[in-house]
Amino acid sequence: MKKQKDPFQPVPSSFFDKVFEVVRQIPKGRVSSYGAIAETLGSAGSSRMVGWAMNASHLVVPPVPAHRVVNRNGMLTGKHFFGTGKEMQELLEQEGIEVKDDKVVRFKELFWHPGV
DNA sequence: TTCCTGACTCCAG
DNA sequence: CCTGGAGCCAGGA
Repeated sequence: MKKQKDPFQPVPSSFFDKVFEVVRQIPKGRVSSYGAIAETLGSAGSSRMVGWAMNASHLVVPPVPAHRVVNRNGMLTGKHFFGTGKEMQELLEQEGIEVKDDKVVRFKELFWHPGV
């Protein structure tokens, strides 16, 4: 018997859904880091998986605010994946987040820890 | 099944 | 100061 996905089973499709769920909880005007998210998911150290999940974030609904996710330095490592490359920065600035040199200003203050 | 890749992070030089 | 290598886990070919 091959394993079959039951449409009635609300089981999380994959690791990705968990990531999306956490990222969507990031309040507007705040940012988070891949490592913090990975840690919240219980897979601390798999920060790469978080970023990888973000690569597919634009394919899921509701849309995931991936622009609020940066690396532990507050650097916009994934900005290149936002179309032209400065869309991510503009999105952050629209939320009142100041970005300079591809880094979030006052990242430490704007940092939002998942799970709170 | 195996092999490769990746929007990260840490440690060493 | 900056650069390189290793570890990490999940998914696609």
